[in-house]
Amino acid sequence: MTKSTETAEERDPVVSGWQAQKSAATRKLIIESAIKCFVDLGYSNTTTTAIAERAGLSRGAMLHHFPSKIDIVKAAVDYLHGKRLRAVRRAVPRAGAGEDRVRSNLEAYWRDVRHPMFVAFFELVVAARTDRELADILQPAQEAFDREWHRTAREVFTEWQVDDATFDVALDLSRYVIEGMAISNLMNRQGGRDEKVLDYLEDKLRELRDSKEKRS
Amino acid sequence: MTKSTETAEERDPVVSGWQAQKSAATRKLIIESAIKCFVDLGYSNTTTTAIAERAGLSRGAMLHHFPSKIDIVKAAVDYLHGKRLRAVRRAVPRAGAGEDRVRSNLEAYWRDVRHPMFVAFFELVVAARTDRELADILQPAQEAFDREWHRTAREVFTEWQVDDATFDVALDLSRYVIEGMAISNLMNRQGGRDEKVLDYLEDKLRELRDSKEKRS
DNA sequence: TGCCGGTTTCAATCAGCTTTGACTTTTTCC
DNA sequence: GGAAAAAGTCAAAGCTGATTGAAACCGGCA
Repeated sequence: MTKSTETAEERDPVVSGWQAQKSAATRKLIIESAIKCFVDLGYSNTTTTAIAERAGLSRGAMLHHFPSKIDIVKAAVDYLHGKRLRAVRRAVPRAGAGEDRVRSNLEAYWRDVRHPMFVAFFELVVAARTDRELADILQPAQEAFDREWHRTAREVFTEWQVDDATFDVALDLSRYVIEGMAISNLMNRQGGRDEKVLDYLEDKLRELRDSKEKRS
Repeated sequence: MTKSTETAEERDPVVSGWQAQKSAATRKLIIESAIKCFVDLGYSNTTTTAIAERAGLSRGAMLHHFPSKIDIVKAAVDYLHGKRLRAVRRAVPRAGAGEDRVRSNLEAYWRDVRHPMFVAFFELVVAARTDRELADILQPAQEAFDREWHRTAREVFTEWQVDDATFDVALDLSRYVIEGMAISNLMNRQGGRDEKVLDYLEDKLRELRDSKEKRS
């Protein structure tokens, strides 16, 4: 446990310390407990005591790994960010080149945003609006994710021979619809109708892909 | 100040007490201060002290009008709910029957969701996810609003001679896109591209309106 | 194999701070 | 003159993080 936890934490960072391995496991346990707390209690109701309880650790034990609450939050943001990035990189190119890449990617993102991880992330984003310290932590991760998402999409959907503006509209539209839907569903259950909206969106995305003239 | 503040508060409830008028004004001031706090500090960081400060009142003075914090929250929810309902009733039918009702209503809702009022409401909704007491207060208002929104839309857009499912898709889609966009913009500034998405949405709504066969 | 010094991990307690809402006093208005 | 409104005070409760002390684990050595 030097100070190696600042930005790394990609995957499981292969600790070679034959005893620091347990330390890494404990850190991961704490981070995941914190995320559970964000989901169950909300960000601002998350206390260090609650995190420790969920991790099955004592408060002091936890504070040994993370000297203060903000350190846990930092680590959790890194952790979530890494997970989201990996999810995108994994999901987007998965489906082979074919008619159904639109559908499968739509469904992949729709699955992602209903995962508890998204709830936790959302809690962080909302809290960051009025918490500068959290915002400073979240912003870089957020921007990196947005860039990567956009870049990956552009790289992968090579069959979209449309101009940049059209492609951006397709991306933005998809994201707004799906995230708007996810957020709506976080609160009021109102199932059923969402499928119809997804189907419609899929249809319109195909239309966008095929309609315009080639670019570049 | 009987117990007249439970569900009423529609418009300014014409208090006839020749002195209780100031009391009503103070109540409104407190409620609006609370809403400002939700916007500026977030729901969970809103303390009775902060509300009192913003209202230019002392804590004790405020607690005279609202015995406890939850009472202020209740009143604020009623207040916001009333405002949103009135905004819908006012905006939707405003534009005369014509080609541009789609556009004007889209813009009206787009304006609404960027109003601080929406931010406050959003803070409440998010907090309610992990706060049963708040959820119990918010849920009835939320449901009433959804019903009214849907009902009003159906009543007003009589030129939409499409089947119910198509109409619902149009409504849901509009709402998801606009709210998703609003929420995105609450956090990361990324102006510019949104106009394109709105234009596209408008186009597709017109298409929906005109494409399908008549109903009933 | 079994023991030992030192380091890492865990547990418990405690003081400081903030928020809440009850209580008391002062001011304002009819 | 008297009641309502506003202001000030304060104890109780909860949260945070620092400190102190105990336990487990590592490597080395007889």
